[in-house]
Amino acid sequence: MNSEPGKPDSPPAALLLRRIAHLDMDAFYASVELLRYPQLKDLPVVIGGGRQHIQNALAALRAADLANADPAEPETPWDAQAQRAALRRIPLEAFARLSEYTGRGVITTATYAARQFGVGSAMGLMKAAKLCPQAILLPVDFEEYRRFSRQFKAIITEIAPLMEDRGVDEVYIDFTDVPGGQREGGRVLARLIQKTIFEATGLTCSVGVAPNKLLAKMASEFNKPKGIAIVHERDLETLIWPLACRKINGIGPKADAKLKSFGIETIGQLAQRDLAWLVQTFGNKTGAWLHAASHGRDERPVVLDSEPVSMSRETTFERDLHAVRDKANLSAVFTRLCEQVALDLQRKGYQGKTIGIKLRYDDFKSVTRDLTIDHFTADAKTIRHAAGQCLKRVPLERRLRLLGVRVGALRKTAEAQLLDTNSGVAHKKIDSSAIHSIAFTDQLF
DNA sequence: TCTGGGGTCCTTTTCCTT
DNA sequence: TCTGAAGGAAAAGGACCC
Repeated sequence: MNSEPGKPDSPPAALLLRRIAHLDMDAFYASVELLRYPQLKDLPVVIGGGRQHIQNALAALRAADLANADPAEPETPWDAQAQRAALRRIPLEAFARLSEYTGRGVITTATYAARQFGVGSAMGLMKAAKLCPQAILLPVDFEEYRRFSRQFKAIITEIAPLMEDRGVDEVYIDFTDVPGGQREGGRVLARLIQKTIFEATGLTCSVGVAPNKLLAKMASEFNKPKGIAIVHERDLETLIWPLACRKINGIGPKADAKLKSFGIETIGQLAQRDLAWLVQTFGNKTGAWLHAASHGRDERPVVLDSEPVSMSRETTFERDLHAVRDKANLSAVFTRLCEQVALDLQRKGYQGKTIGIKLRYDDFKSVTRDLTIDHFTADAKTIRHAAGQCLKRVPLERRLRLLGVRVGALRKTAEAQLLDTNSGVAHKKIDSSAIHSIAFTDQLF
């Protein structure tokens, strides 16, 4: 954490302020799609829907004979790999207007033009179709988003190596010891990162820099898109306290409703409550956390690499299935989910010993069951057997809309550990040439 | 009315052992 | 064998996030 004593260009440790950045890509999925289909700019576009949508598009394509020589084999069950390859060849015109779409699904994201009609993330596609029937519906292409994700993260670690991965479109970065990371409170380094990412990918992002992750996360939202916001401890009362409690990462709809029931709407109002009352009302852990968060305190470190705790696969059916009447169908899906989880584990070099299932009924209520077996496994048959045991402990009168399989209590396989020790350290080394370029970045923007 | 998929973390409940 | 307390692990549920 502290700068090395012998280094000539590091200021004395006492002068270094903790500077944590939160970087958030602007409208990530939609921006990636617009790179692929620039003609969609300014049109209402909705991204969402799943396999049904791609299958519809492929069917339409075949019907119109627009497909290339080797259309995806229509008879195979859903094969994500093949379908995605086919997806690349689908001309835009083949994708349905939202109004033509039939099937389940939610909107993952929508372009600004579509949002003007009132559609937005997490809305059901059927409802969105009523609000904006002319919107173009693109299927989600996670493979492609992950490709861009890897690219922009590689750029960041070249410049500032202490990066915490927080999912496909955001990261935390520790600026504290990066040369230049203290200049203008972090603004200079943030600008360099924004510029480098834009030049390499064509994508824009927003950055917040603050003394800790909690405040940095809030700051990155201040000037979206393409924004930079710098927050210091002294800004707490003016910049943070007027915000709604919901802006704190970790306060969701439930906690917010409970706070509101006590008349607490803003972070400032939350900060007025004393610790004892919060602990008594929200419990030990949550109470203490709420108190600290409202005062802008957060000591969590930037975590460079973390081990997964569980891996799972789940699927929502096209229509609700009945345990008895659709037994064959359900059983096939169940087995496939187990095989997929097993493959995921094997591919990533993990084994687990807690195997669980998740069911969602037609009334949207969910139940889970799990079972810890006496050895670690990544074997599909073993997982299927244990998951089958779990299934016996669950009521099956109602129709099911979702089925999932999860493996937890993970550990790395011996082979994967070996690979780690042989190749792990190199990528974390600081590339000093990249860092020294920071000295010349003042006039970049 | 409709509500995906893949995760993490926390709390409460249940079960087992001493 | 029962009864009760206590503690820990496993199981279940739920909130939250991207």
